[in-house]
Amino acid sequence: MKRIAESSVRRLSLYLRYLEDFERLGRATISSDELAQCGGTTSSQVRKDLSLFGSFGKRGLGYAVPDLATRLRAILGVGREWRVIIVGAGKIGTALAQYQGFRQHGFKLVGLFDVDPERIGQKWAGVTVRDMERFERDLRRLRPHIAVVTVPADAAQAVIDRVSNAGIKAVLNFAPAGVQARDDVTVRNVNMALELEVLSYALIHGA
Amino acid sequence: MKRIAESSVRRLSLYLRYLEDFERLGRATISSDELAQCGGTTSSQVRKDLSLFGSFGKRGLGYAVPDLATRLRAILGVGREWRVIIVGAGKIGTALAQYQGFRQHGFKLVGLFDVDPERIGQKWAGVTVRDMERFERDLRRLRPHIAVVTVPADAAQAVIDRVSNAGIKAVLNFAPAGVQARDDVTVRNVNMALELEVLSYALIHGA
DNA sequence: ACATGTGAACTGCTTCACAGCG
DNA sequence: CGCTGTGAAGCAGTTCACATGT
Repeated sequence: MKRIAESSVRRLSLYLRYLEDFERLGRATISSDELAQCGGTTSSQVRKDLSLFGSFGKRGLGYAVPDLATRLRAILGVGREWRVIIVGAGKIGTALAQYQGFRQHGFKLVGLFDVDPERIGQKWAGVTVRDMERFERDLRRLRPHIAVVTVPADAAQAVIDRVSNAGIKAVLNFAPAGVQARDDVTVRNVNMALELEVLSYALIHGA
Repeated sequence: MKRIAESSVRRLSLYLRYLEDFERLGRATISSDELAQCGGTTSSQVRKDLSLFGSFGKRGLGYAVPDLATRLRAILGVGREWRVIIVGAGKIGTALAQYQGFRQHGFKLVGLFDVDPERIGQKWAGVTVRDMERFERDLRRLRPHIAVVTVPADAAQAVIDRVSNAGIKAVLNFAPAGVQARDDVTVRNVNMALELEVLSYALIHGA
């Protein structure tokens, strides 16, 4: 399959969120124009994004809501059960562990790790914090697909290395550090400080 | 000044992070090539990004580390004291309130708001949770520059509206909902569920 | 000799416009 | 007629290559 732009994938994910709202409301069809307005884009963009994966609509009518939702779920892999571990049981790690939207979208927390003896043994969202000492061994049993990294910046690279070496192919990194990883590992960075600086820039230089 | 791409601003923010590391180590100069390797980009890209704002380097030598850091801080507005409020004192809101990197980069938490009587009056990072009833009134005194929104998805749009009407021009939205705002208000969305779906897509379709 | 700064070429995402089909 | 699907055009961001300055 041809390479898809990340921006398209992000939009597909957004479309799906809206489709699920419409699905709940029992709406039968939706036009590219309506989807565009929800997602803050254009109808051309919506049609282009969808056409990358096939022809899902009916000309003159629009898209069947439940059908399109099903197809998007298949494309994005939503609904499969992905096993997720969180490394770093501090403020953010434990907040994420308890985040509801997590499980709702098919992401199942199967492990929580930390190095701090105070934190090891604590339970969050039904999962016990394990010692990083036993990381590799525990991972062989947990077989996670995704690692969420919420450790301090200076520990992030080492954790990403251990995670990659353990065979995990997808990482969501919350540590405010630019990390390197083998290119068979997809790393996404969420960086509060960086987002705030973009806002700071916007405030100074005008929206 | 000419319009700058958001991707450039994000990279500038990253460069600054690395420069501050080098500054701490007492390093005098750095080349575009070294900065590029830190940030996972190319030396051309680094030079282009910096040249958007002026000529900061010396040919044959590179960039003076403290000087470049100072200039980037000025460009990004880092070091100014930005007053920040957090709306929504749930798990994520309170975790963010206690996040250290926050204040370290010149972002000062001046208010915390919620609707839940259980949460109102609690103190986090030295700031008391206030009632949303008194939101507009309190804001006139707090005069925040930035609002961080950590409320449930279904409350997000209403909060963004109140925030915008109160004259705040920058919003960091953690609610998993595509929100609309007047175009004099900069909104940045941080969406866990969306990031996980991008990872899910990558896992299925290959890095 | 070395590394910046920048016009020019290139790549790729977005928008346009319309043919095609229900 | 309405709305999709898509090639073509337009535009923005990235990379290239080299003249320029130290």
